[in-house]
Amino acid sequence: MPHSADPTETQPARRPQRLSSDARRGELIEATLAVIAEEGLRAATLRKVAERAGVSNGLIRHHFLGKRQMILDAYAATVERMTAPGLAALARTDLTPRRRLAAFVRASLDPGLSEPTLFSTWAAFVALVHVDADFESIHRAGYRDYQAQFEPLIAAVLAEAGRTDAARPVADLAVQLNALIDGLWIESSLLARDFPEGTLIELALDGVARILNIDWED
Amino acid sequence: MPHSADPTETQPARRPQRLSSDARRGELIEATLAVIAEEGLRAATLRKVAERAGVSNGLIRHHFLGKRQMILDAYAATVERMTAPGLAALARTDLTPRRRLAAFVRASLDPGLSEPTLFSTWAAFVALVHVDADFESIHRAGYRDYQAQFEPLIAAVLAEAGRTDAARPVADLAVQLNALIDGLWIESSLLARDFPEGTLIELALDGVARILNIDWED
DNA sequence: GGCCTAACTATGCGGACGCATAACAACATG
DNA sequence: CATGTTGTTATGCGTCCGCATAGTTAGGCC
Repeated sequence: MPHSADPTETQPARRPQRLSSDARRGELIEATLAVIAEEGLRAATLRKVAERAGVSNGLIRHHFLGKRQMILDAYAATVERMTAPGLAALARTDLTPRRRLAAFVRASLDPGLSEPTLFSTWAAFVALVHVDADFESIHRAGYRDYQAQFEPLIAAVLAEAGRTDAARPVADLAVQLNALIDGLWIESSLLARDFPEGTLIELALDGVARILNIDWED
Repeated sequence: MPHSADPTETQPARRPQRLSSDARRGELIEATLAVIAEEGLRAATLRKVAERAGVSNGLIRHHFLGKRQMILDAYAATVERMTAPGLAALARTDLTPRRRLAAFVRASLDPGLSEPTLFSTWAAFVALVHVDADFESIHRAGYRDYQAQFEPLIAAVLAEAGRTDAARPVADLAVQLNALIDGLWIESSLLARDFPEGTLIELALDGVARILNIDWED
């Protein structure tokens, strides 16, 4: 491409774009997650994240206490991103318990949550849960209300089905169901098996029904 | 403690201990995994791993091509450590298929595999599976034969139970069972729920039986 | 419209990193 | 007992890291 001397092309965005602190923090967290997903947590340096976000590296210290705090915020954002769909389904009191459970399963295995990038960042973070107390508290906080809302739903589903047999505590059933759903999420994200669209959710719904000994149909 | 001028105490192991290359490599890999579990993959530097192993930092380059190769070897060792018990159970052709499956479940959730340190290292490594091609090939190689031996076992279990109904492909059942087992492993390792001894395996055996619609008893 | 707050750039410093290299020491071999 | 091989230590070099700091510019407010 000869003589493309257009200064607006060779030097785009000459002037720094001013954003609100919240907006800039969001963009920096997004850049952080992108770098971690593509090159690993090790590569998420201030310089690289700043370059990815299109800003100077010094700006990070202006919006965060430091690199560590930015990483922690990125982890919190990841937890929120992963749990929000499930929690939204659990909160849908307009549905019968059984339909709410099905909605929860579908939301938890939504294709949007099966992106390999999300898995990579998740794995990098949870590797530090037993290493760093701050990561642990973010982890615990993220899954605490999750379980608090999930177990009552299971109890409601069993009650709806007239299954009052307490052969197994509801807590145990919740553990099994969570394990199945989480395990399927990992298999689809990590092993990258070529599951046809919807197959993953089908397997989850089927497994949940078998463990609870219920039917999805009326 | 006054005047403890014993030179053998203040300067223990003055002389370097010579080991075979294999033995030294093993100790270095062990030190690498320990550092990763305690302080994260980021902290696994040549100097720190060497100090942990009680050797000089330069020795690592003598036994490995470099730090990267040592980390890769440590990952391979982790995969082997995680899959060996399950593979051993799968190979026990002296048992009936059903008992072999039960042995596989028990081996996969053995308390020795539920140590938090093992989970931390696993998570740190798999975070790089989608980032680094070498990590990916170790991952794929580790789980390839795993699945190749698992699916036939499921088919044999169904045949043994006289269940010839092919409502679901064996491959799908294998995915569900693997997801349940892996998910339970993660719940026990990550959430650190206080599962009483044996409870985890009970939940797994129960879930597997429900998904396959079989009984463990005769 | 002057001004002050805050978003932003630019640069340098001390430290830790991976790696190369040179010297040393133990062991096997003849 | 000389000698080559190799496990091992010690040290320095160049690079990149997080962070501090000084300087610059945009925008809200009375």
